[in-house]
Amino acid sequence: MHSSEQIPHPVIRRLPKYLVHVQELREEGVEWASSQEIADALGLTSSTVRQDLSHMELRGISKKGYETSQLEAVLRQVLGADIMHHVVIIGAGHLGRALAEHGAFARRGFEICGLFDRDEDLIGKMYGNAEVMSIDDLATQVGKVKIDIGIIAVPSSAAQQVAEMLVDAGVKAILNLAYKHIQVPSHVTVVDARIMESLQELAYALGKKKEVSRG
Amino acid sequence: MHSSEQIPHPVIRRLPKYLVHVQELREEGVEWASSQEIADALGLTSSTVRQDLSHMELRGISKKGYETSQLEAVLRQVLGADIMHHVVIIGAGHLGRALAEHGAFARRGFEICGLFDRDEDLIGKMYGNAEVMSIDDLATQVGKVKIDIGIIAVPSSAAQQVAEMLVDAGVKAILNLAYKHIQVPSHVTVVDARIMESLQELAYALGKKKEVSRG
DNA sequence: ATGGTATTGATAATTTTTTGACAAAACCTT
DNA sequence: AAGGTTTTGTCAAAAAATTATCAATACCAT
Repeated sequence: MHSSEQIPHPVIRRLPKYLVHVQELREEGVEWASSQEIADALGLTSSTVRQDLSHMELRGISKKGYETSQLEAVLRQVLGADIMHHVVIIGAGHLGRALAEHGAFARRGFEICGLFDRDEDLIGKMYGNAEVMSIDDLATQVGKVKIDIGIIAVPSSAAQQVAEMLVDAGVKAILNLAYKHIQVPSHVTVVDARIMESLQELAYALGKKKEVSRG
Repeated sequence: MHSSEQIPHPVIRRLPKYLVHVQELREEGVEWASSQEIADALGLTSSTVRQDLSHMELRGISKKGYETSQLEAVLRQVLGADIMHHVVIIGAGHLGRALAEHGAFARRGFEICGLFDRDEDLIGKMYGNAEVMSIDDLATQVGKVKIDIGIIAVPSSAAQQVAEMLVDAGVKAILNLAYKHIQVPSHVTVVDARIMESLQELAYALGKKKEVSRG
């Protein structure tokens, strides 16, 4: 049941939420957290929480729950939050710049190793600790340092092309912020994080609310 | 089966993806799209696509598929992409500013009506079409224009407090970008869009890949 | 020490989501 | 105009995810 078993995708998406909450509890000096406490805090059921945590290398204790420091450590380990990941950002527009300047990544194990753009006027400018480089130099830069993750922060019309450049450069994990689905070989993992889609989901919910209140 | 029926959540999350793709096809002059074509483009099965589209007010035609212009119109209507939504952004840090300056929102039906921050030094500055206002003025500003959506772009430590301010101001839909779960009354819809969580998901995938390649 | 009790871990049941299968529809070619 | 063929819409099956249940555990108060 433990370790090299395949953890279901919905569980993996919840693990970061557990980590944030447990970390907070631990920092507040809380030593134990029950599945019920965690469930209430995150809007889940205690059953789901126990089910999820059963995939981890960890035992809870009856009447007390899970030890926060241990749970945090296990979650960090499973999520690879203890090792530093090397990240490049493609696209030095508003969003790419905001990410480069956002300090929280380094603290959580993601080091921005490069910021690339096509626009000659941007090349050489500094954002955060990153200097904008030409997209043409992507391959050589990626060759210098082993890059784990590429973030696509370009307009949707260029997303597929950038994805292919990243794949060609050997990047195995891509975070796609562009409002477009990208096609990659099966050995590359893509996670989408699109603010526009989330807004559209909210817009749908708003429409439904109106419908219900009318009907 | 149609109209006021409840559309499953996984379907709703896919609708924006359909919309982007179909819009692109239509702009390219493609008049018909089969479920198989759409599935291939988005990494789904044709069965899923047909099942999903069966929730819409639309019929495909045997041997041709779905008419792109009609499909686009129906998706836009369901997602409320045709009506303008009023949005406020709380937090004028890197991310909040990037969103305010990002031109694509207005084009897709989301008008940024306010950008708020606690920092006195930022108040009065312009980003995009939005002037930074004091968070203390949120309630009065929201009173002037009906605000549909609030975007939380503050540090996680302030997220819950901001969520409550938005709820008190009468906002019914919240996009939470902070790396923290927020608690709101049940009549308020929250959608999370956290880049950090997506990165952690990728980090997990990278770890798994290493394990497999070793084992 | 002992008993009552809260909480886990595991299993089972339920619900939800995805996929498969195929008759019906309607297009296109001849 | 007729037949072959592709693709839909629907229903059924399978797979996946969530929730409920409960015996076992071990804490804590007396």
